[in-house]
Amino acid sequence: MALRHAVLAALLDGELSGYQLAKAFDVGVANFWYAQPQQLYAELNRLEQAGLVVGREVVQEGRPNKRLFQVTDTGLAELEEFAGASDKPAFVRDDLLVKVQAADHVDTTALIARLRERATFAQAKIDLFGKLLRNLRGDKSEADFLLHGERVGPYLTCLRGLAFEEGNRDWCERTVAVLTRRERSRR
Amino acid sequence: MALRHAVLAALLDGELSGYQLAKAFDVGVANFWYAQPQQLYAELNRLEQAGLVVGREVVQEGRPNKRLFQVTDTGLAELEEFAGASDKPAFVRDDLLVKVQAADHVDTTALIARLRERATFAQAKIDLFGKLLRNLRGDKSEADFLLHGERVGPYLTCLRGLAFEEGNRDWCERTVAVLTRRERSRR
DNA sequence: AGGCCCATGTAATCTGTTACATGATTCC
DNA sequence: GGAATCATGTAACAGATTACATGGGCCT
Repeated sequence: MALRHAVLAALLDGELSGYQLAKAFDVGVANFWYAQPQQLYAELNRLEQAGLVVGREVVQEGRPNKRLFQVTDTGLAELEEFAGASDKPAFVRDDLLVKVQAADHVDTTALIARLRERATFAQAKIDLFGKLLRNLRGDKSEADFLLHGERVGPYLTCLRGLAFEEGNRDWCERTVAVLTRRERSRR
Repeated sequence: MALRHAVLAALLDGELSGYQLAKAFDVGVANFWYAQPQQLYAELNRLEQAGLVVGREVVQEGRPNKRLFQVTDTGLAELEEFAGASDKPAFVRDDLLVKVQAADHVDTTALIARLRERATFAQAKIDLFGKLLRNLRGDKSEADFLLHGERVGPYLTCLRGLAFEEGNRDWCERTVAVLTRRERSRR
């Protein structure tokens, strides 16, 4: 039941449609949670039935109608309670790490290619997060924004996302370096 | 079907029982994957039926018998194929990030407590990973081990785990600092 | 006496993924 | 003419979590 709260948290910034939410959760910018469109449409309906969000239909011309959702007071209370509850630590589940774990028993050329791909992907996310952060803080300096900005939650999660992807990139590059050097010295 | 490969990768270091595997996957040291005991027992049976591992019963006195599992050649081939396949990037799903995302709309004292807990937990893992790395490299220096050690896979994944937890700790501490400073300036 | 460690599971449920469905509009 | 964007879902399946079950040995 954590997607529930992720959706509520995402809707705090203003009304969003399922489609808009899906973009935020899916395409790269999932800086605090990841979910697929289908999950979100389903979850939004469940949330509405539970009275934690309200949706209003917006009739459009030239494109399908949409429903914009907003968090209710009940929804906010739910989030409040959630924030106080203790959380189980988030565990790692990453294909690439499994592959590296097996690196000594497996052909490394393909693995190195995967690591390079991941490093590139991580760099793309780093760039994206950088832009996002600049947008969020506007003309303020980071220190100033963190003290006086009116909405720092998304900024802070974005900072974590940035550091995470920097960690990924650096580790991938280092791992590639280690594996190639070993390849060379084995011949 | 990725747990399958995680189990195979974990068994590369030698025969393990379901129970031992479960400890490795569960208690903190899951440096490349996380899974619960029940999943592992089920997966081991599936792997055995598929011929990717073989189990042998070890009769014990004074405690229940156990079954030790080993990767077969077929299992190794499966891992080889897996290593070459492209992987979807691992996405973030973390309760704590959701809570921080909502930080501006929620009571922060409870949230700060959660962040402190997480920082402590991360530090414990950092210490653990540090010890693990020292054990793995023995008397060699890190650079030397990475070039000439005979099994670097687990070392490399452990390095990622270490960096990840350092990132967690630092971010938690910084976030606590930001939120407390804001609390103070609001009064 | 109570609780933890060893050791392995079953069953019910919840969550997440994959495949499929629809249909107009705008961009290349 | 074909692809991408907007917009919302259903259905089947795979994967993960939670609760429950068993039972002797060992430590305090």
